Amino acid sequence: MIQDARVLQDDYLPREIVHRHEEMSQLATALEPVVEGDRPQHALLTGPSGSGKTCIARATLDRLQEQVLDVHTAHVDCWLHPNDFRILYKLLESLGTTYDIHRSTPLDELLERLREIDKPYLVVLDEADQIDDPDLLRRLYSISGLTMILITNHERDLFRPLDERLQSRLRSSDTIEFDSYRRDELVSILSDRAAWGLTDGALTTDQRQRIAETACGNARDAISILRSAARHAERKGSDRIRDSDIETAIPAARAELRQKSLDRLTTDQLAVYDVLRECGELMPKELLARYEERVDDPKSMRTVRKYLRKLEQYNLVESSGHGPSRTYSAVS
DNA sequence: CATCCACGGGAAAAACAGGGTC
DNA sequence: GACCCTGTTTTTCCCGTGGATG
Repeated sequence: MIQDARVLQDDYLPREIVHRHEEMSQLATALEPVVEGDRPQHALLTGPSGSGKTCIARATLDRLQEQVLDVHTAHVDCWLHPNDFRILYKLLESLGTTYDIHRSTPLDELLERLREIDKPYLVVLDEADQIDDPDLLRRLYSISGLTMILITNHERDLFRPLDERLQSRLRSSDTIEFDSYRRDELVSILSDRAAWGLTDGALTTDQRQRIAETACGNARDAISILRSAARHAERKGSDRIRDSDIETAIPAARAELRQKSLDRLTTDQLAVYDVLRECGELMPKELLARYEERVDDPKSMRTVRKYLRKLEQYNLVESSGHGPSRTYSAVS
């Protein structure tokens, strides 16, 4: 039933981008000067997750590279590589100049090497608000051949840690705002993927509607649900997706997402999360006490607070209230 | 208004990683 | 392989801020 599994993957980039022509041409215009060999404006892409930011950035750079030979591009997911070294390493890696770089190479040298490149360099920093050290943005900003395309869910998360000067400079870059996909847009995206990747008639119109409705405007979620349902149906040897496959896929897709976050936690962080999962809502003091009896060599309160902040970012834990009446609970 | 907590920034210390050397 | 060296990452400690509560 699955004819081409690639089109159901997260990172699949369709040849033809639908529903985001406006945003794509805005970005293309912002980057246009590179065709003439000039330095383009930096760009800022904001909007909720699954609204097509990453997709548009990648597609635009692909097009540009077809037109212009003398340009380097790179795409770094700052969620996966949050620290300076890894980001810079990734950038140099896509230039193919990492041959003699090791962990003890000073950051300044990495930056220096970026400065030396002769062609324009277009850099997509995906999930840019996840970058640990905001100073990195300032340093990248100061490299004249380098143009940043910053992607973030919320502009304020990105700007909050930056100093005034850099904030105002970045605000002057081209900002492109993305909205969540509308229901009918998601339906048409799902239809395309089904047409490319599945046999005819494997996914009914009602099923498309159902997935689109559940995904709440998030294309990534919609495609994960489709992927999971298709796999499920195929495992059973069915020649089309049944409604029950979709109902199974909806929680499965969420679980998959959560598992990805969970895999990246340390044992102590996981212990904190487990305590909250088992005990439900807890006050900080109580949470700490239970965590401490759970592990052999507990970390300090301050460290646990850092963990909690991280868990909140991963959307595994949520908190409510302020001051003494604060409570934490695991996201169901 | 005083007090109690919790929060989170920053600095310093400790643990860690990975290359180079013998 | 044992060891040092360097820079990174994690953890801890200290402390000011500020909301909630009596």
